[in-house]
Amino acid sequence: MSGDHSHNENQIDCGSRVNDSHKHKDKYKEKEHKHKDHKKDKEREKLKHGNSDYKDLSDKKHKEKEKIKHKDGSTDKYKDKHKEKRKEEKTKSLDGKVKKDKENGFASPPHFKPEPEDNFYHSPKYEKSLKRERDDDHDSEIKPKKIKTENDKKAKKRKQDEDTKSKKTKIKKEPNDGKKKAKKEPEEKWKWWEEERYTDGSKWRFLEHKGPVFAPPYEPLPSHVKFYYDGKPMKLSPGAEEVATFFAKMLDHEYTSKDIFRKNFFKDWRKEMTSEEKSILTDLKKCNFSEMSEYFKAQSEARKAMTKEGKQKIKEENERILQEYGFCIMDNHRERIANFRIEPPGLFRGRGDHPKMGMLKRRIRPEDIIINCSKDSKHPEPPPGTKWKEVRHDNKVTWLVSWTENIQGSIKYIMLNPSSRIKGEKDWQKYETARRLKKCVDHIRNQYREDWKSKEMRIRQRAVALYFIDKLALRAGNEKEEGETADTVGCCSLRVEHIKLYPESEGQEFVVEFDFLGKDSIRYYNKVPVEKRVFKNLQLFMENKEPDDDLFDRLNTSILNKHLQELMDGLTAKVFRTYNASITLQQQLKELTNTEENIPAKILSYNRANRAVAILCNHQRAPPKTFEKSMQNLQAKIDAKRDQLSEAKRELKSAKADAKIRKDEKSKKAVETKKKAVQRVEEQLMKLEVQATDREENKQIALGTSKLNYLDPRISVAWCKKWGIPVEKIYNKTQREKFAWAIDMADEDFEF
DNA sequence: GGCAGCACTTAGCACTCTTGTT
DNA sequence: AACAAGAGTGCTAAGTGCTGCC
Repeated sequence: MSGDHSHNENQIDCGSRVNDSHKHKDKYKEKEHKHKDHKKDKEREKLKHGNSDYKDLSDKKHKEKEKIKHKDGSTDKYKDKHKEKRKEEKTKSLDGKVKKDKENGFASPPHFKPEPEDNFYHSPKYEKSLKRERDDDHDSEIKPKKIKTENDKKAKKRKQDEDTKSKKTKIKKEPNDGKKKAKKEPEEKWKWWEEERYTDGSKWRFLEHKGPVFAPPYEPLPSHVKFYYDGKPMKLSPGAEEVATFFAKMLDHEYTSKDIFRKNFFKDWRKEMTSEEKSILTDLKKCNFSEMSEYFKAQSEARKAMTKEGKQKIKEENERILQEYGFCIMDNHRERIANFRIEPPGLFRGRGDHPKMGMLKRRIRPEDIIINCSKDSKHPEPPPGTKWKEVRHDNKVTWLVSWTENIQGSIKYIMLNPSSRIKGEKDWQKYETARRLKKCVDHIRNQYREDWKSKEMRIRQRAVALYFIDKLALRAGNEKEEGETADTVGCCSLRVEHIKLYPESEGQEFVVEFDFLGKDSIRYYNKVPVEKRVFKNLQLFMENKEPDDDLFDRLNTSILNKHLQELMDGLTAKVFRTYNASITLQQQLKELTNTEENIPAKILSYNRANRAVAILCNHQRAPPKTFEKSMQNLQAKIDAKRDQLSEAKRELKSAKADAKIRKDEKSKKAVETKKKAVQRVEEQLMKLEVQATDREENKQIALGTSKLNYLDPRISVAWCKKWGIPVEKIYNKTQREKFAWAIDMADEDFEF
């Protein structure tokens, strides 16, 4: 595979986040082949070292900065003050507070406010209703509120439709505005994006559904499948047996060997035992679940070996359940529900080093369930002999069903599919917010650079954190309850132990090395040069702190977001991720797409652009278990193809020689044929190599997450339209459903 | 302002289905 | 037809951010 990376530099170097050191690049090129495992990190480094959007600026400013050096020194005062106070006021203190806290970006939507000082308080309700406004008019500069008139018309239209129609009956579509085709097909797609949204904070007017599908009841084991304690068979009570089967089913999984898992499991298991069982079963080590485990393995084998008819039957049954429970009616439309099945009981599998792993996840009963639907709908029936916990009619929320889960005590919901109006609108809105950020991001960047020099510690911390969020696409980093979850962090919750500072490293100045576990306990490792002032600030923040102290002890996400809100209406930390992801895709596509190339090559370029984003956002995956093998197979194919190619070339050569001597039509023709054959084989080889490259580069990188959550689909749709690439090559069926709005509305000149 | 509760988005992994190959 | 690999889907954990209360 080595040698196939000719596109690599292409991919990264011409990206939006240009590396500033050529030496560095070359170094990586070498390394890349040697240490494939670290490739992802390397690529990320290459990609991220600079952000061209403001890189130049920063370099220029660098010199200026020298002049203001003394100001850095001035912060020492703060540091000292800070030092004394740190311990007691950790995190929360706000020196010089009041000043700005009441600020809001309310009056100036898509732009930032310079430094407002007013104490105006705006009603959250009002704000909310503003946010409901559609704001897809990216082309108009800084336009406060939407054109009311037309919206009102449309809103009225919607209302009328609802009034005239009797609640649920018309599932299909609203005959709106008369500009849509008359309805013929029952399954005509509803273009919700051509309608107006609710502006009053409500999410729907009418909602009817059939409630959740419960997990199948426990089926006791056949009597021949035995559980052994201390070598002796023992019949368990149904309750204890069920929990035992959960453990048995996970026996091959490595975490049944983990101490915490076993401890938590055993503790919860004992709660389900009869008092007699409790007294006997005192040591998990003496429990033998292997017969149970074998039994379940055999069952799953049997399921696989089922006849076609049997499988068909199950499929049909699933389809029936889907049709009955998988849809709801929301405001005249039949919409797909995302997760209509209640989570079955089992053992909790947290990610990473989770303190609660192995705990029993309780079975959910109708009595745990809250139903949400409209008053005038046909309410779902609880299973015979049971009751719902509650039936409510709250149209300010989008969920249909909820229950409280017993591990963290958090609420779980049944909600609609991403293809639904309610999810789609929100998604669209998210990208519009990101596009508004695009308009003011330069200002925000300038501002946080200024803030690096602030006299106030909290402002400096805020500014450095924001720089990380912007440059490295870090997550906000909310505080978490200690001991309740795995120890992971985001930007605001970074601790001193998570970064290392190198005044100089590998020929670069002011390098920061990040190494921490982020969401889902995925490791974030990155070594990146930062601007001098950032570096100095970090040194300051770290002074006199223990490794497990907060790096930004005067910052949290709510402070940060409050500040962002002042800079732009609707701006929060996560918008930067969306913005940077989407803008990177757009730039990468511009850079990488080669007009000359054929469709597969263009798609490779797309994947590369997508990958650049995934690297930026640190979207990882475990390398597929079969990775090495499948790579070998592919390599074998490539080798075979190479042989075939040299053979074809040889034939061509001899044909040419032949033609030179004979000079007749026939031999000329033979040359042509051979030429074509060579070409064909070359193409095939190219294709295989491309495939190998693509796959290798993708080893530990997950593209799906960014595609689904961070990349404005209109960018991809526009790209497809521009280059005549079928959108199916980029989005599969589900994705096309989710992004139907984008596919319908984006033309080839769409600009994020 | 600090916290808890709530609603909603984002995330990776395991399993299943589909497709292409032998 | 059997099989393997890859694509697609379902599942549910783990984030973000807002609100309302004290």
